[in-house]
Amino acid sequence: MKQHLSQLLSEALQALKAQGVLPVDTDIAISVERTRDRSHGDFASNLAMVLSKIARRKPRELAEQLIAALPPSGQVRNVEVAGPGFINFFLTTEAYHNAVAQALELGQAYGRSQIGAGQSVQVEFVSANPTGPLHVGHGRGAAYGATVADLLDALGYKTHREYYVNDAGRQMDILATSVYLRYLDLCGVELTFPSNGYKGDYVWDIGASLHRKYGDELKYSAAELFEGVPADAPADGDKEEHIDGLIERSKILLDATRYREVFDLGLDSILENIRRDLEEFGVHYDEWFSERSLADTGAVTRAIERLQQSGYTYEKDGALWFRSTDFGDEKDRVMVRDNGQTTYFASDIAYHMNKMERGYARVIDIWGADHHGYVPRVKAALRALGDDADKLDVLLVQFAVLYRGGEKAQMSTRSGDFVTLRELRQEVGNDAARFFYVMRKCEQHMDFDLDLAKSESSDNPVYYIQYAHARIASVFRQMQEKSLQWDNAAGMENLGRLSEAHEDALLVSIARYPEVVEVAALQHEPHQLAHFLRDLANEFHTYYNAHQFLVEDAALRNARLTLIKAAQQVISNGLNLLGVSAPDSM
RNA sequence: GUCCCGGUAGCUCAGUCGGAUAGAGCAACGGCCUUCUAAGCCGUGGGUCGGGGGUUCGAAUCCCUCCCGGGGCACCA
Repeated sequence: MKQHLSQLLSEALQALKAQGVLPVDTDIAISVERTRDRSHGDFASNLAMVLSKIARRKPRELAEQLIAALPPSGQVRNVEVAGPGFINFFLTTEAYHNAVAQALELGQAYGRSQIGAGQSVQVEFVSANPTGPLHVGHGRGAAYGATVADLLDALGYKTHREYYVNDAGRQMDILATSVYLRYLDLCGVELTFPSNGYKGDYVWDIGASLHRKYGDELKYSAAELFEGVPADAPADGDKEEHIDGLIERSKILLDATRYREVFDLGLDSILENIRRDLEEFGVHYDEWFSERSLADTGAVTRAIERLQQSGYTYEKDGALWFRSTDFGDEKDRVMVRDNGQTTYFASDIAYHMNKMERGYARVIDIWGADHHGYVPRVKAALRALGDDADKLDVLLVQFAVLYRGGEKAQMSTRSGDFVTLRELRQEVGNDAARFFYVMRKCEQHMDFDLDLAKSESSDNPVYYIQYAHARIASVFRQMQEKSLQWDNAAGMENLGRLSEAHEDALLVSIARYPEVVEVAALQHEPHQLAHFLRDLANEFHTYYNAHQFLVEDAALRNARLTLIKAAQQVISNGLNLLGVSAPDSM
């Protein structure tokens, strides 16, 4: 509709140019927006105000001329000038009835479109280190990323959902060593667990699996293990040096092959856990991309070489640096350390180079807000490689803080003291969790109120919306009990009978739904859809309380049932896009 | 110190990339259940849009500056 109206305005513009009212070279983007206030019509354009300076005419006068030049349209009932020079469009009732017909004919497809025209978009999200179960902070990235991908999918983009698995690096070595130490404990070896190790119960579980598989085969004494290892922090030592020492000793005692088996057991167990968790949360991936594979396939080396050829690198203090400051970064970054090991950043350059090579039209990275300092250097690397860094959108998700009874819940993977995503899902349910996570703009800090998410009352927006859907289903059940019929064709015929303000509001919302999906998708803002659904549910509940649907008058009854059926379809489709179920009864 | 994100009703948040009298939900107060689920609805009160400058027909929105909260500034991942 927006497009249709701006097309009309565009033709009017051409006409005024031909008349000499406007310079022929006038080039302007025509903006048509939904009005906030129904008394201002359905859509409004500020075109006349924007052009008034160029045309050297008063906005209202110019608006009159534009209106006079508008070609006729079957969708538009009236056009008027208002306020300082707005052009307000009033749509015909047929335009709205058409939306109802669309909702019912298209069903689940209503709101979907082909705006994306099959362009490929990669969405990478969550990508939490596989060093422990997902916690509630990851949950927000999961819900947000999945919804952004689903929204883009609804617009006809070809989406590729990806999880970057950090299966290399020091954190994973710490995990492997933590698992090994728990295993030794199960073998009866007495030892003090390092302060910097992973202490969660899941590490014991993996240690137990290891023990089941190998028995005492990997057993070494505490003396052998701690030989030459620097003291831990509580004993006046350094916890980092201590854990690094333990990693080294573990590698030596176990040898490369067996160490790798311990390492992989930890990795696979946790990854499997994460995978299942996300799957149950309705978050599906097309690909789990291994960081280790980048080194194995030589992609990291190739990325570094390409950067060296580009001339944006130099050596200093025995390390190889990337001159990211040439592209606006705060400081230059190391790619290869003085000990010869590549940095995480080097892997990330290779990973993004790989994404670009795969030829996506757009690449979206969804990161925790604590990684925002990382954006400039990744974009810098892409520019240095000669790639189009503007293809990459990095969306930053702020942390979610859980509240229970006003009390803040602490979380830290290392200490093992945290609320996992699974615990959250079990406590409040998938629906509430998915909805609450996307209720707020992603860059907004979020207070996640567990008590509210659990409450089965109108305070809880999820229940409120689902209840609207269930209530409509209930009306149709009642209809059958009363041996009444719903004739959709007759309903469509009689939509003209719907003259109540409540009905008008629902008609507008039904028609607006595809626009909401479009904006929410293109701006990566699922919260807009969440708010829309809340408003739509409110409009329905209000209507429900004010009027009977199952009335004697068959024509009116059919019209009302057709209307609420369309509303139900919209609620169902919207909830579905958010990963929330739409139950028929509650 | 510097950079990023926030600061809108008592609370939690919207505000459609400059538009028409700043909105919603909770909370508070007052009403509505022999009627399709009261898991609902109706009504009332509540605001210097953090402060101060500026840009223009017009600013919560853009620019400058200051204040407050959170985060980032590794040869960690």
